[in-house]
Amino acid sequence: MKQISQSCTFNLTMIKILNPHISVDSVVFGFNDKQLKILLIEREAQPEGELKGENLKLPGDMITQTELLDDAAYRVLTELTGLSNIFLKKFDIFDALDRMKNPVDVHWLENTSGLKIDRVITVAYYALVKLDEVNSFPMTESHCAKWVDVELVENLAFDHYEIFQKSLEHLRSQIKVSPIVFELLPDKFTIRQLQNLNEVILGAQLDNRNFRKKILKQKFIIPLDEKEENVSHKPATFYRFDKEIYQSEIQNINSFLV
Amino acid sequence: MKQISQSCTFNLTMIKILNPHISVDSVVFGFNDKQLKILLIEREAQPEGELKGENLKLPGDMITQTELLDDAAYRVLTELTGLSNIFLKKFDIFDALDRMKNPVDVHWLENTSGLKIDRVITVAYYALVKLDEVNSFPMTESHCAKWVDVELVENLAFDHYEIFQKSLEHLRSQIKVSPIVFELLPDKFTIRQLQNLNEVILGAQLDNRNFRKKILKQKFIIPLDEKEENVSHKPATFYRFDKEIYQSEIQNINSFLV
DNA sequence: CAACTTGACGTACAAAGTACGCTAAGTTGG
DNA sequence: CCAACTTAGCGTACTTTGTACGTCAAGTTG
Repeated sequence: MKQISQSCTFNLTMIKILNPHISVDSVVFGFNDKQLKILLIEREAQPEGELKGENLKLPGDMITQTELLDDAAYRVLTELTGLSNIFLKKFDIFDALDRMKNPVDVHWLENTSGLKIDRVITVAYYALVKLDEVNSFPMTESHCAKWVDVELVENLAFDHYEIFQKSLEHLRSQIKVSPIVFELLPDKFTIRQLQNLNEVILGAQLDNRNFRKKILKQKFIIPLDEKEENVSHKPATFYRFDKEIYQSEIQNINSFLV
Repeated sequence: MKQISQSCTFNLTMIKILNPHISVDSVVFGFNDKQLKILLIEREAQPEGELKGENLKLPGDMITQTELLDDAAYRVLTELTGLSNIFLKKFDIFDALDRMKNPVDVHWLENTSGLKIDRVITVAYYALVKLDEVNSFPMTESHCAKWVDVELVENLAFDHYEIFQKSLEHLRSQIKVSPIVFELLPDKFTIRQLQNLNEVILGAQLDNRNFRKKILKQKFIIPLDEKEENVSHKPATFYRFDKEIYQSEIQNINSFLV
């Protein structure tokens, strides 16, 4: 009995101890019919005239001693967006010795964490969220979070701009082999939306007629009995993505879409 | 002056301090005309009758406080094989809380490192080496290293079997999009060798006549004026892989070979 | 020298990708 | 109410790529 309650107390204490050597940072992508955006945190307690980019950072945190990396990244995002079931995947590690060379960054981090910061290695994640599910994220504003068009992102805090660029590269290569684009679209979407999303991720134009053909021959993209309304052109049919059918069709597929 | 020498001393001391929270482990692949093999370390100071697999581990080490992950992985491999210019790439991180649950493993690690081991997160690398360049690795034997056919690997120390399996999956998906197979072949190779290598990595048979066609239309695979000798069949032409031509042809390529 | 093995080339057909024309169905502005 | 405009949606013709498989060539081995 005594032993059990001791180890229990021990664990409860451990849970709150931060591991000051390892952090997680996430690039959260969202898509809005036309633009691809990422979620950035505006640091508080900064002098006014500061460069805008350097005052923005990716959402992230230190992990605790008994926490899995995936869980830590998930925890940060849930706090921030109120969402569960987020698509979230690690894609790289950033360990440069000078990744915290900016004294402003180090000072900010020591203040918010209450720890003496030495070297921190960060595990980078990318997340994909459906913007329509979260018209206004409940917690987002109290965390000073903003959605920023990827075209306009520049010069973030720490090495976060480099992490962002790598995440975009990763996203670009992943959409060719995996159906992750559907994580960014509403459950009901039109082929035009799917095309716009592919175009904005790849930074290239696609022929609508051939794209359409490519999409419609996939059995896992299923037409619904519903059409657009109040659009100033011929209304498009809505489709949905069927994960199960995709899984069973997957064997023969080498490269996915585009 | 005084300041400079102080910080210098400080740095020199730092260089040798291990970071006991982060390690690197590498799955080193080699290819031998027929078999795909990996390099495993046989732990010493183990009782005789121990299960064979549990006495084998991947080459790896803790990183030091001022060392990059890539450099640490490279250091381990250079010590072990005497090679420089090794193809080496991180592919995943392993952070399970119980990845060192086996008391034998923890005890061995504490003995060899001289540190009290708590939680260690490991960054996993895969390396590709040309076996012909290293007929006998100078240092290999003193480190108790062995080449083991991937078909025969089972049940390694720590979570190394899981790391090995993940590395194989990763290798399988990478050969479809990147020309890394040539890192495993001698500089001069035959089409049959290239086919055998693809077959053993993918675990599938390929039609030699169609494979040949696919290969020969790639401009970056260049025939040499040299043929096999002393083989008991029609001697095959040697080819080489031209990295520069590959780089310039790459734009149009979506999926690579097979 | 016949049997065997692998290299090397070729052919015929199927499947997938690409360029582009055309009609359909809605809105908007005069 | 109609012409202009926009995007949806279907089709056609041609090119490229993939797949299955036949056949001869050039060596070694018994």
